[in-house]
Amino acid sequence: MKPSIPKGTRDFLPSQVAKRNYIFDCIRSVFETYGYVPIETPVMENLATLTGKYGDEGDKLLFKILNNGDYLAKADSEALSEKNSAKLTKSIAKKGLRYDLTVPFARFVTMHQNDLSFPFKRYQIQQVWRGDRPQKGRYQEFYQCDVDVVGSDSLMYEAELVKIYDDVFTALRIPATIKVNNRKVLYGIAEAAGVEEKFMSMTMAIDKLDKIGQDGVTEELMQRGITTEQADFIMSTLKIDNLNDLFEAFSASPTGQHGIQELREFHNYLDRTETNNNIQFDISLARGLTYYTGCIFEVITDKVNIGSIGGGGRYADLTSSFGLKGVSGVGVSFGAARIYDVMEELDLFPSDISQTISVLLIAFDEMTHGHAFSVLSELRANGIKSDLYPSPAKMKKQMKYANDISVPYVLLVGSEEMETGQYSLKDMNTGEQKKYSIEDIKTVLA
RNA sequence: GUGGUUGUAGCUCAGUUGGUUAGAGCGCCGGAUUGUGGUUCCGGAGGUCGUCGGUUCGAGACCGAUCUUCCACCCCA
Repeated sequence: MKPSIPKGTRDFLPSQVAKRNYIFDCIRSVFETYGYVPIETPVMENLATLTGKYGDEGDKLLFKILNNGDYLAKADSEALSEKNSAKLTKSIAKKGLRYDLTVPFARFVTMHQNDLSFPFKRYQIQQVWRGDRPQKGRYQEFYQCDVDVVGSDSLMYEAELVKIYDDVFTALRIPATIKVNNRKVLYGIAEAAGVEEKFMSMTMAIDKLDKIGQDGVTEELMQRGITTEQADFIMSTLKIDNLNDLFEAFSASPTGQHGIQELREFHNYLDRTETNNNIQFDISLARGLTYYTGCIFEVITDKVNIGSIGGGGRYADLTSSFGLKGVSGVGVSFGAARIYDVMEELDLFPSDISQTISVLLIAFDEMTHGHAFSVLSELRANGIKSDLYPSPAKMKKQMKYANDISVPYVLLVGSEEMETGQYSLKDMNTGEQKKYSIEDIKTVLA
C-alpha cells in the first residue's frame, strides 16, 4: 500500500524538530523565569470533560474515540435507526482527544486541588487536536504552549502574562502586536445597548470588525436580531478609543465600568515594566471560547497573514463545572506551529540549530577504523558530541557525508596518525587542517 | 461542516484540439580524483501521471467518485 498520514497532520524531519525545539526552549525558559512549573495531562480525556466547553462549533470539532470492544452492542439503537450521529456519539464514544490545554487543566486543578498550593502557576507544552478543515497555519494536530495561573484574581497576572508574550516574541525576534480587551467591556456594550441576552451573538459579530468593516458588522448585528438603533449605538460605542470616555458611556452598565476598572489596573501594573512590542487596546477583540470572563488577549504579527499566533484571557469560573467554585484563573497560549511558520517565512531561525555533532571521525582501512572507534569512545567520554563513519569507505564518500550533515570538524584517522598520535583535524568551514594530539583535540572541541 | 482549488521523478515545474517510448532544472548515484567535502566536467538510475471507476480504437489530458493540498466561509493557534 501507499503510505500516507491523516489530513492536517505532519511528519517532522530532524531539522524541523530542531527548529521546533528552539521555539520550545525559548518559551520554556521564559516561563520558568516567571516561576511557572510544567505539568502534563493525557492526550485523551473523558468526552464529558470536553463537551460543552467550547460552544456548539467546538463540539463538532472534537475528535471522539470509538469505544473498544463490541461497541455496537451497547449503542443507542434508537439513535442508530434514526441515523442521528450526534445522539449516537454518547453511546459509542466515551473518550475524546483534547481540544486545548485549558479545559484539561481546569479538570486537573479540580482533581488535585489538595496537592496544589495557590496561586498555582503551571505551564504545559503538548499537542491538541481539532477536526477543522486544514489550511496554511491550520492543522488538525498542533502544539500549544500554555501558561496559566489559578487561585488569584490579581490583575498583576494579566500584566505578567502580557510581559511573557513580550519577552518570548522579543527573544524569537517576531514583531508582534498584543491586543487586549475585556469581556466585561463587551458585556457593558450589550448592557448599555439593551441586548444583554444577545451578548454572545453580538461579540461574534463585533469580532469581525477587522475583516468585514463597520457596515459589515452593522449588517451582521441586524441579522442576529438586533435593531437598527441598537446596532448604531453599538457601532458608535466601538469608536470610543479611550478608557475614560468609555467609562462615561457605561454610566448605565456597572459591568462595563468594572471592565474599564480592570483594564486600568492592568495598565498600572504593565506601565511599571518595559515592553518591546506593540500593546494595543482593541475594543473589537472578542475571542470565541465561551469561558473567558475578564481580560482577553490575542497576538498577531502583521508581517505574515496567518491569523493569531497566541491568545488567552481570564476565566473566573472554569473549574466550577467540575465542582470547584471560586477559583479564578488567567492564562495565555502560544501557537507553536504558527510561530514556526512565521519564523520560517521571515527567516528568523539561527543557522546553527540543527547541528548534532561537533566532529566526525573518518578512517581509511579496517585497522584504523578499529583504532578510530577507541578514539571516538574517548571523545565521547569527555562529553564531546561525536561520531565515526561506520565503514572505512572512500574518502570522498565520507567527506561528502560530513558535508551533508554540516558537521563543523572532521578528524582523519589514518595509519600515519595512528603511529604518531597526531590526528588531522579539518575545519569544514575554512577547509584548514592541522595536527593535534587527542588531549589538544579535547580542548579545541570542548 | 459549506463552496471552490490542487495533485506528473526525491524537489520545483513543462507536457499542444485526446494520438508512438511522458520531459527539463535542481537533487541523487557512479566516474574524472586509491588520503580530502562544498566548485567544474562526463556518465547513469529514477515515473502505476494521487487512487478507483467510466467515455473512447486510443486518456497524463475528458467525465464521475474518493483521498490530499491550498483558498474563502465557519471557527480558531
